[in-house]
Amino acid sequence: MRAVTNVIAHLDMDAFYASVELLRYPELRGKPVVIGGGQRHQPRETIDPATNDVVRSFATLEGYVGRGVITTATYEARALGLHSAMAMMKAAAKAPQTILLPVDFDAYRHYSRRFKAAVRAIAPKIEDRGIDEIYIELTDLIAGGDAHDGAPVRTLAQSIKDAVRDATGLSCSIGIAPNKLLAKIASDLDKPDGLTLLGDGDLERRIWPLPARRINGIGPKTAARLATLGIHTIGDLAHADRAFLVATFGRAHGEWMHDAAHGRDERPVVTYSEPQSISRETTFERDLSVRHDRDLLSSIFTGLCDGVASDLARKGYVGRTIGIKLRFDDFKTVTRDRTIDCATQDAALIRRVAGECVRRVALSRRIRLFGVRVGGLVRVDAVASVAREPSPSTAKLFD
DNA sequence: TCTGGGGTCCTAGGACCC
DNA sequence: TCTGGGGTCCTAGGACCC
Repeated sequence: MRAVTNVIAHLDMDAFYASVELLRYPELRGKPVVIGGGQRHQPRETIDPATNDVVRSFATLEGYVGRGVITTATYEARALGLHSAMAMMKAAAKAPQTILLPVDFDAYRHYSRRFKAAVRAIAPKIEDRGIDEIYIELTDLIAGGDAHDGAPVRTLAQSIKDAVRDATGLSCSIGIAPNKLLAKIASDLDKPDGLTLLGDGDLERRIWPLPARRINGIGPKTAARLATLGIHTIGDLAHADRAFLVATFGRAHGEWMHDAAHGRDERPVVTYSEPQSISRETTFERDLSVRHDRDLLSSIFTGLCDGVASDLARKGYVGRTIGIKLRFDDFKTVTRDRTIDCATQDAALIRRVAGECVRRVALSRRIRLFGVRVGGLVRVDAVASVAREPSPSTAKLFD
C-alpha cells in the first residue's frame, strides 16, 4: 500500500485591497496606486458640463501629512519601491505622484465573502487566514490520481482560479504542496495570477535558495538573528546543526525552524476556530498629554470601550479578561489586564475595569496609541450569567 | 520625514492548590 | 517542621501574521 500524500492549496488574492478599488475605478488600471491612511482622501466626482460625463479626481501622496501606513500597493506602485506597512510620509517622499485611496473595509469584506464562497462551492474544506487568503484541503478531491504534478491537480486549481475570477473579477495566486507550510511559500513564487505545484525534488531546487524569512513564522527579528549566525537561506537553515539551533533558539523554536527548512509540517487544515479576543485601538494624529488632553483621552477611551462592547454583542461573545494597551511617544508599549469573575460584554463594566488597568501604569510620557481588549471569550449563549455594571461608572480615568 | 489595526501564540514567573 | 512535585490560572511582554 502506498502512503497517502496530502494535497493542500494556499490561495492568496493578488494585491487584494488595491484590486478591489480598481474594479471601482478602472481608469486607474496600470497606474501606481496605494491604499491606506485616513478617510480624508476620498476621490471627488464632478460633472463635465460639456459632455455631462462624471469626472473623478484622485488624491496623490504629494504633501501627505499624518501617521498612516500603506496597507496595499498595486504592482505598479511596488515597482516604485512602495510596499505595505511603509509609512505614507516616506512613500510620499519616494513617489509623490502615486495615487492615494482610503481603505474601505466593507467593500473588501464583501469581495472576501464572495471569493471564499466560490472556492467553497468546489472545495468545501477551507481554512480562513484573514480577509484575503485561505488554505484549501484538496486531498479528498484528487480521486486516487497521482497527487504530484499530475494533470488533475493543476486542472482543479485552475478551476478554482476561474471560479474566483468569475465571482469577483479578481485574480489570485495558488500554491499546491503536500502541506500548508510549502503551499504558502509556493503561492508566492509566481505572483500575480500564479499557479505553482510543488512536488518531490522541488524542496532543494526551489525552496532552499529562498531567504529564511520566507518561512511563515520567521519574522524580522528571527531572520536578523539567523543572519548574524551566517544563516541566510532556507537551505542554510536546513543544513544547520539541529542541536545548535535548539541551543540557540530553545527547544520548540529551534526544532520547528529545522523541520520547516526541511519542508516538514503536519498541521491540519482547520475549518473552524473560535475567536480568543476582541479589541479596538487607535493611534492619535498627535501624541496626547495626560495633563493637557485628559478630556479628549477620556472620551476616546469611552469610545474604544463602547466599540469593543458592540463588537462583542454583534458577534455574540462575552469575556472575562479586560485589558488596555498604551504606546508612548518613544514607541514603548505596555499592557495591563485583569480577569474578572463573571464574563461580560457591558460597555460600562469594561470601561471601569479597563480604567483600573490604566491607573496601574505610570503615565509620564505622551501617549501615541490607546487600545482596549476583552479576552477569554465564550459564546454568550453558553454561559449561565453575564456581568453588568449596575450604573454608569463615574470613576475618573486619569487622576 | 519612520512605524495602522486586528488578531494569534509562546514564554516565563508567581500564586495557589493538591 | 521540612521538603518535594505537578497542574492550572493569571499577568506582561514579545514575535509574528494579514
